[in-house]
Amino acid sequence: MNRSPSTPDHETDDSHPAFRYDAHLAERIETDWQERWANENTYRVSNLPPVEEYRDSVAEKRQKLFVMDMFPYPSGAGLHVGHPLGYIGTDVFARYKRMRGYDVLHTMGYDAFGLPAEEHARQTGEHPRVNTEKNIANMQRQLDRLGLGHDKERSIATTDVAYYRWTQWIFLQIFQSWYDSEAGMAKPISELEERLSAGQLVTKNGHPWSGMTEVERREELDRWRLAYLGEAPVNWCPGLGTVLANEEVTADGRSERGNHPVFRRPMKQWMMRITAYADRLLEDLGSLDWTDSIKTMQRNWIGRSEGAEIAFETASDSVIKVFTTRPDTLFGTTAMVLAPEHPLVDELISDVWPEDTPASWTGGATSPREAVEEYRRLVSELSDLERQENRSKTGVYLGSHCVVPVNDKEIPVFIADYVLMGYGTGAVMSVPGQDQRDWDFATTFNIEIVRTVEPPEDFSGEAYVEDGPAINSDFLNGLYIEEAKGSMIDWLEGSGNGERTITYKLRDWLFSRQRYWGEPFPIVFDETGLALAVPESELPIELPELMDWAPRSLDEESEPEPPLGRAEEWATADYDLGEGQRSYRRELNTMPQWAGSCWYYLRYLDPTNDEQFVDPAVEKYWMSSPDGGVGGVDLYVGGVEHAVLHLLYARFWHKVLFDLGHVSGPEPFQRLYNQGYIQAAAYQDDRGIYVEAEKVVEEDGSFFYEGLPVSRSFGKMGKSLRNSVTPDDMYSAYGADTLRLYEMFMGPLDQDRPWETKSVIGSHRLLQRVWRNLIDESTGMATVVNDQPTEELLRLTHRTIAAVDDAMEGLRFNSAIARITELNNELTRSAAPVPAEVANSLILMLSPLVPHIAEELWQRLGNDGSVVHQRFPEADEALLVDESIEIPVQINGKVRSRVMVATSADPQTIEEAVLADERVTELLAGKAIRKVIVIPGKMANIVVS
RNA sequence: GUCGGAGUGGCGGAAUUGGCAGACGCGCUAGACUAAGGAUCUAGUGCCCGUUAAGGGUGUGGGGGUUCAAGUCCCCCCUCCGACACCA
Repeated sequence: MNRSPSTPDHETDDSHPAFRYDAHLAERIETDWQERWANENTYRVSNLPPVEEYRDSVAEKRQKLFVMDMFPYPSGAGLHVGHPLGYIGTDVFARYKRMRGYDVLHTMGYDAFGLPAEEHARQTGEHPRVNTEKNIANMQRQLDRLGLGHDKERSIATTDVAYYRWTQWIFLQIFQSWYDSEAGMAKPISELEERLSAGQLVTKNGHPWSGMTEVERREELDRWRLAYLGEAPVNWCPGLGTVLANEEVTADGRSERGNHPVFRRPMKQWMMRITAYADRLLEDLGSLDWTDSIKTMQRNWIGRSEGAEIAFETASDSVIKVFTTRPDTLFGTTAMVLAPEHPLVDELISDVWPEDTPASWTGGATSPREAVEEYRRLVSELSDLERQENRSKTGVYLGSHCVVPVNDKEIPVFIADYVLMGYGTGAVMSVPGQDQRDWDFATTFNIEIVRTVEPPEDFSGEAYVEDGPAINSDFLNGLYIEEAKGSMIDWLEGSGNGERTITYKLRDWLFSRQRYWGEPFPIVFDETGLALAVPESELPIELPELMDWAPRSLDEESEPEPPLGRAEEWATADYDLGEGQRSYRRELNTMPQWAGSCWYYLRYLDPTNDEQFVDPAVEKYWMSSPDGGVGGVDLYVGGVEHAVLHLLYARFWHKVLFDLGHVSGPEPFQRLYNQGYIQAAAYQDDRGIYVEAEKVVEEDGSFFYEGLPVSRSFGKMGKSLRNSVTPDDMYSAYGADTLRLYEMFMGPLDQDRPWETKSVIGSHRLLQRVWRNLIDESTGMATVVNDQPTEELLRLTHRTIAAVDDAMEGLRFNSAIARITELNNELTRSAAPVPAEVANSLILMLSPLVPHIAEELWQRLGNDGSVVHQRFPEADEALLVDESIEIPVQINGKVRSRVMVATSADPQTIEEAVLADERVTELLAGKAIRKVIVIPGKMANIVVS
């Protein structure tokens, strides 16, 4: 079916020409071309680029360009018009660049593992795979209708066995590696083993390698791995016999489904040692073309702070280690505050309250132990929200002291919930004079405050955190913060009381999920309970097909068990791991959804390779920067919500793969662009209930629904706000090209913008006018002529080309469309048949934005081939400058007149022309000219007194 | 609270490096075509003064500054959106 529509199938009459570009015609054009593109593989991109194929007669080196969207989760709810904004943007850009001669790779995939499909399965009994594939098909259909120029043969879903086989393979690479911090890179675990056995490295548990048993050696290696097992709490719900995600647990600690009690229980879970890469993740941000805001978010998330770790001696044998960024304030330390769950607390509790213990320190308890227990109970009952809202400081005294190393001062030890176990060492040296939180704590408990930095005289605040000379600090007195820190650290290191340290907020990545619908780990356990890698040759480990979704009740004492534990046959497996065929227990957790999205860009490059996750030569071609940059995807477009986790995890995996020699560069995404969101008006009646937005009418600035007033707000499109507009609505009202054009015209791609259905007509009108300017609406025949365009029209065309080219390059599609509209308005105004040269340029400029109508026009005008592979028109520099130009003449900065001057005129000539202007001389009468400023080609300004 | 981003007509938004503010579109007004118009076409449209006009004033969140010239640069403040949220 390569034929374009020749007879419209809807009713025709005199007032509605047969070939008017309306929704019906648009739909026919669009579906016909979509079919033709599919049949002709118009968007296929081959891996060894056929250099000659698209190359111009002009010898030009073709450059690769890898354009990518953050792939979606295939939800069952279907798309609304907000979803495809970024996809249209990348499509336009990719098409434009292809027409500029680039070898463009653009495709799309699905991030298809995840909770909703599993939940759906639980409710309906339908297997997650069935449901997922159905959703993918539906979403694909909706996206296809948009005419996106993806190479569909490269599409992947993370749930494809052929894909997750390699996700498992990458996991094994990480599992089989350790971070050599001296070399600053990951290395194979075999190398670690050699170095440990050669005594070149000290073991983590302190015992010599040579004296270790086989099991001890395995344990030692496990301590170094980049993927390792650690204990972390999970939400165990015995009533449902499963572990729940945080969002499945209600605020009062019960399961959302069934309202069963949920218990926080520790469980062995996989962790990824992303913290080893903290510094590289931080440093390499500098080489990326990302917005500052995203870089800042990543920096904050990594949260590197430099300072010192200081040891405080206690009454018991143990020392309390604290991390501080302000070692210079050590002389001002007047209390020690530990996190309630700090491991030393129990050891430091004294049996009775010391004499003269203030009542406010005891929490009203008769003994420190009782006080601690009561306080811990209180804290554990507080929800996160309450902790955030209630910022007043609480805590209790342990009844014991510790010693400030630098001045041997005895200070009381407290526990308080403002100290977090998860950061630093979970202990804080309280310096109220220089830290507001400590100040608040000190005033609550009446603890001594010693200032160690002199505040300015007019300082009226509480804690003083700015710079200033040290006071009350012995050998530091007079030094400003930076120097004081240095001196104190020198003293600490010299005296053995502490050392320079760097701490990060970033934690290791909890990589286990207690779900069914995720990638199984390629890991088994033997009788030692230690993990063993499944050999690469045994991959993939497929999910068991048969699943029992019915909840089964267990008692509170039972061990937490992920859903895969129910696949009893699957849970054990026979492998030959070097000791002959034996039976092993499988890892029952699955990987998080992030896993599949950590490397999908690499699989796009070589999606059917079953020998390797990606062919190195192919990877190098698409991922390395020809101009010596860090390389990676050339343009990655997606929402800010992935600013931290996805982008950090993907960078981490990429760096590991880079260290191990599997990819050619250190970073996955060279340029990141955050698209904005489409918002839509939502309306609430006087009860606060959302009403169907589509039925709301506006009158004199107020809004009414069925005659009753409603209030307007803006929010995300969706069912809950009852304000969704679907692409299908737009297809039937205007066609896909109009929708594409409107979405690109609404504003710059990176900005949030409100959807306005009533405005879509404007974009439709543009296409209609373009069509009418080139096609006879009653016959469907082209009306263009082979005449030479007038000088004026030719110049306008070339100015438009230059402007559109520039705007497209900068992703400013709204501006590009505005310029195209101006050109088309001129064609409309002149009402003369359009010269073919101008018509073709117009069509080619439009084609990235509205490919279907562009193809149709291209063909109707008698051109050969698809617009997809044409070259973008080039502006003739000579036609961009007019011979003469009208410049504004300002007097004291206000435009008072205009004069025509030659474009090439020098300032002197312009000044003369300006001063000779009739209106200027009139206005200057009786005034003294102080200065004349001439900006050639721009304007002139006469300064008078 | 800290960090990041943004405030331009009734609305969405233009305005490379300081150089004609409001391109382009929606809406609105008037008109044309029409049996009809929620289709299409033409013209106008920041606000104020000016009967039309000519012209003038004013105008990019507020205040100050630099400059011949500021939406754009600097300082202070206000508002909105987003992220983090007791990170020692």
